[in-house]
Amino acid sequence: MKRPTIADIARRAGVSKGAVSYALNGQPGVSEATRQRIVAIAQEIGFNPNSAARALSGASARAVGLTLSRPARILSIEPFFMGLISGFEAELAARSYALTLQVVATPEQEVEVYRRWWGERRIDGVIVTDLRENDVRIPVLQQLQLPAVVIGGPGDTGKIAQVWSDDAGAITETVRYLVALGHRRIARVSGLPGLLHTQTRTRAFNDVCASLGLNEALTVPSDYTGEEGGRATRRLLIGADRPTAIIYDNDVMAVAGLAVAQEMGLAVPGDLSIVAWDDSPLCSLVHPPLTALSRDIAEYGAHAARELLAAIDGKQVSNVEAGTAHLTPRGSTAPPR
Amino acid sequence: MKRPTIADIARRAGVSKGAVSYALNGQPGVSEATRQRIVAIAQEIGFNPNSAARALSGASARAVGLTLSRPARILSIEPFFMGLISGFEAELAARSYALTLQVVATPEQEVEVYRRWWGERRIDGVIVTDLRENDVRIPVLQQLQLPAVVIGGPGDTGKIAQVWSDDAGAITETVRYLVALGHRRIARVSGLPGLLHTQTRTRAFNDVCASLGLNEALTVPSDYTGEEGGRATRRLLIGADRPTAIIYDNDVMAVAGLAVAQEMGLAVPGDLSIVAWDDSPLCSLVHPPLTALSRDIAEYGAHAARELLAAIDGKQVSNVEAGTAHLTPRGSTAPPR
DNA sequence: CTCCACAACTTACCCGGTTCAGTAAGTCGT
DNA sequence: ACGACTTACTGAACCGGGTAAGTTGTGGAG
Repeated sequence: MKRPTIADIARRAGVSKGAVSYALNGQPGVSEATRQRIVAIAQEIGFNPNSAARALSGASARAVGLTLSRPARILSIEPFFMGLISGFEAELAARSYALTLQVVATPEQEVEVYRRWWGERRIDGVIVTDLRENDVRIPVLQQLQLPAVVIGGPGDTGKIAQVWSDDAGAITETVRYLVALGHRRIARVSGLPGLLHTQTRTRAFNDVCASLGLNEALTVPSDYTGEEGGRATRRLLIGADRPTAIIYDNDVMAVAGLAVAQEMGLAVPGDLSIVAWDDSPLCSLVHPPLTALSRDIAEYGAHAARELLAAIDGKQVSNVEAGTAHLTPRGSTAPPR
Repeated sequence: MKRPTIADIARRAGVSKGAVSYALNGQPGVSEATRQRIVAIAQEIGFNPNSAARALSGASARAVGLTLSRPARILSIEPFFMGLISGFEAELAARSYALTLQVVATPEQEVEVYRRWWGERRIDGVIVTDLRENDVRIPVLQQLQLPAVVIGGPGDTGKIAQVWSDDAGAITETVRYLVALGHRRIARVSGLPGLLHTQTRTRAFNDVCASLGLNEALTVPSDYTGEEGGRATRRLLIGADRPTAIIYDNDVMAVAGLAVAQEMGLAVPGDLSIVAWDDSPLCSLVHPPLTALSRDIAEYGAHAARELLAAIDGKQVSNVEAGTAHLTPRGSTAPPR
């Protein structure tokens, strides 16, 4: 089936291609009567402007890119990215931007994808997640002048816009809460230590523990997988001075930690309190339901999308804080026995 | 930064645009020496062909589309789609096709997205998930002659290729296994009853239960969410003749079911055996780990991608079975007390 | 020595929108 | 009644690749 073009509409309306273009784009240069006639014809034959032709003359691809840089086995279970995509995509769809996705294995490969996308003019901008220290992607984005928004700061990204949530504030609140319950030995199982927001959390965790006079603030680095999270938990719980509360950097590790505690015969929350960072349905699904640091990840994604669209429109934007995660107490936290 | 075009390369190499195009596409018409010189220049200045210009002349967008038709709160936790996307995308990236994603709320909206994508020439084909009876999407795809692959059959899709897994075989194996353990009262919490593969499973479940002489084969319809899955479980467990084993149509509902059983003071697997369909890391994460029907979802997605690319290349393809899920026994199944 | 075949290009047009520079007709003020 | 201005268009160039058709230049066969 031949897909209709503006030339087809022009022929049927008895006007030139240019007139059709003006009419359909709401530009001045055609009478209201002609415009309505053209719009009616376009509707009738189911016309959609060829995005390639548009991109070729207009320069905007009306698409943005997102790379996912976790191995498949984490992506499939980690609710964070899907939540992010949902919110992100809702905002894009409303302004009829398409979302292009690619799974990558390394930051180098990710950079290559950005170069190719931008060179091919497939996209108008990208969302960058998992900001690292001295991130190799930042100079490339600056060099390409590719509009971008970075999630996972705050950090040094020059003129590239950032969206982040106040992780330091959230972890401070959590530790204060656990201490108020009577906990003195609090440990933490973190996400990938190379990520900037992991470092922010670790620093804030150490600071608040020191200020509250807790002598040991142990953070065990992990990688967001349930497997590693479980292993880290086991390591924490076999010692003599085992912690009475553990904070996990994501929900998957927290659920794995819960299973390890149960398998070791420890009661949750009686012997061990558990707090999960990011409150997906997963947290309410297990028994006991997990106390979690909730934030609206979809809204976080939507926020990032809005910033990116603003950056694409050439508006100079900079660091935006998207809100603090707040503690949602459930059955997995209680005073220690 | 101005992005380089073939005209830039042509100028630097002292040849015409046409020669550059031939050289870069491996077409005959240029000498080997010239080709190498041109390729070297392209490499040096970081040339990437403008995909819009290519699509405009060549007709292929080198992109495929996927719509996600579940509400955000399910998408974020349901590991199936992310697994599918991972496998799918790996195959596409290898042939440098891009993946375009959109979240939709209804089949009607989904159809609209297909129309737009195809009309705009944004994509060369689509993957369609969640096949239903008399699916409204099928006639539209046929009318548009939009290359497509359907996941979630088998069903009547005319000339549109299908990829499905042998759900009937898998559920038959599972029921036989539970009966061999000694179970006589087996129930099932299903996914959305409108989906064709749910109906396939229900029919096969009824058939095998009848053939094994189990008088009641109760299937409670649900919607893949943990919430609903938990509610369905509670309804099943409050009766006098409560089942001793429950099969869940996805892992999220199975985990929720486990929590409900534990909350009601039932031992798993002592008082209740649980089987999950689709074996994500989630199943090994909880305590006890769940017996699951494993299948390689990423490979399933890769399979679908291969079929779609074949369909785009104009090869006539038809129903392909992508393998049967096999039972992976873990701690959640045992003989009933 | 001529003619032909072929390699190695160049030229020119195509794809389907956008946009700018005309142009013809109508309107208005004086 | 005439120039100034506006309205409603048309025609053509342009974006950046792909490609059919045309143009050289060279070597070899006859």
